[in-house]
Amino acid sequence: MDTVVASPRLYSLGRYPAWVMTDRPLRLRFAPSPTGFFHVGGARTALYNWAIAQREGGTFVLRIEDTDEARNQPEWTQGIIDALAWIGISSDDEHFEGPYFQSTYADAHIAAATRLYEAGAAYYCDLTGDEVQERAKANGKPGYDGYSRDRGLEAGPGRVLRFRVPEGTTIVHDLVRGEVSFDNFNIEDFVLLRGNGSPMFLLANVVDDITMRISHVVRAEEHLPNTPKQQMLWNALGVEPPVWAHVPVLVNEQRKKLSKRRDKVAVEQYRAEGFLADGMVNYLMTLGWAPSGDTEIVPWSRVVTDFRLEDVNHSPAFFDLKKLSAFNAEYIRALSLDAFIEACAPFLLAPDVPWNPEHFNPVVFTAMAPLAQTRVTRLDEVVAMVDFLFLVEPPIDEAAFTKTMGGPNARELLSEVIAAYGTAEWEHEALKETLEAIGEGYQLKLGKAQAPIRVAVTGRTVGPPLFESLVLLGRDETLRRLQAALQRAGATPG
RNA sequence: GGCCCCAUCGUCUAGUGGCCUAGGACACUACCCUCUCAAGGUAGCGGCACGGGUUCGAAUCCCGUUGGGGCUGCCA
Repeated sequence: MDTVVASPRLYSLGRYPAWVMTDRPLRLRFAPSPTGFFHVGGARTALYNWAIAQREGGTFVLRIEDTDEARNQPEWTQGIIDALAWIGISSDDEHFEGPYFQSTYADAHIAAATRLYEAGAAYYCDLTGDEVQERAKANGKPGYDGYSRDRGLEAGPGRVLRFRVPEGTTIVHDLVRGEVSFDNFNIEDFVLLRGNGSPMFLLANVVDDITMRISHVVRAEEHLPNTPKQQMLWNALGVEPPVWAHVPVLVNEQRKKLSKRRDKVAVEQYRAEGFLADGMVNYLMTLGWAPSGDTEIVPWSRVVTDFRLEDVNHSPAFFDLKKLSAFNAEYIRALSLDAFIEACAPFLLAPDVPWNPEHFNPVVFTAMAPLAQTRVTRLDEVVAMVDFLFLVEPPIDEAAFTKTMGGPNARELLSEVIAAYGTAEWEHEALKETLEAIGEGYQLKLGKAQAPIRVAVTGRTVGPPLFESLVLLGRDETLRRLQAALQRAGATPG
């Protein structure tokens, strides 16, 4: 049995009203439904819960809310677990508990509903959805009008069980928003059990939270309107409600809530594109919150010590891919060379790589790695950065070729370089000085002179430093590509 | 429509009545460095939505306006 008491440090700043105090063991939960890829918004909520659980010695409960038969797929459940582990929320950690599956608690949900019915806190209603709407229309007030409140209906096929919302006001105590007050007059008698007897989200969610002894419900703001209903349920079930905390939603450029349909929200996808978990975690934490001090790039250990729900911002936060990328690039650069090389491996050895896998040379890549590390924002970019080293015929960018080879002296310069590189010491300083000298003969600075060589060898105008690249490519291959480019230039009129 | 939430540079934020001439980060611009591109360095651009109060003093407190968002299912 868990006997740990929520650390007073959670409320240590001394400016909190009595209602945030609870002497229940600190137990938080993250309760996603497995209806698709793992959402970045969900990841942030999970991280907020996780940070608190770790600092306060509390428990993070993972509960999979798999009660929507139509939309649930088992593979999404594993996806959630894997994605959580990727961002550091791992079942190996002592603060982690679960996963539990909501579908296995249906009996408890129904039992709770029955208790509510027997206590008179809920009643059955035989109106169909359409009928409810018709009445609402006739009443001029949206929602269910309490038609069956006093009809004394028994349970029966097609009859839903509705909660009898009491008169009065429901005040929700929220750690990020303070007191939020709802007039019960505006809350309809909501459905607990469907016509087929299955429990609804509101009920299942509350019953599970009670069963799992959840002390703090930290979730996205979109649930705030549900909260008075759930709080009434806690009370009706005879349990003191938890401490609530509703964190702002994540929005897109149009300032709409991030949606699976419109926006790129899958954590798995970011991972596949070469975003680092640490960078992702760090960025996600700064959406609605900032660590103290004047840098936002902080290790998770700092997040754990600094993060406070009470400091979370109240307004929606824009999920900015540019800033995420900047964080990611910074985290990539902070990697040790070995770690960087290791992190690149999955991308270099992927099946969709443009070169023949047999031509990939890890030694060559290792030599190129430090030059690539400061030049990529995501790990998957490394492929295009080094492809010319492993491709037999790197594709030539047409525009780049005409631009750099079109100059009056390009072909002459190229042949001179070919001649000189045939005998030059194959070392980057020597290669550089050789080209520099040849360029001078044409009044070209190195910056200009290197362009046609680069395009001839790599197919592009931009890329890693040229002479190091040539060294790695080798004399023979370099010469071969320079020759090919010369021929190609000769074949082009002008 | 109703209920609820929110409002500091373009964006994420610091700020909890005097340390604010409002700080940092991303983005953007310029310059330096430089074999391209990056990285790095320096500088710059840019904000308290508006209107009323309260106060000696307000980005910070109150009210209103405007603007945004969330919810409004026998989905979760």
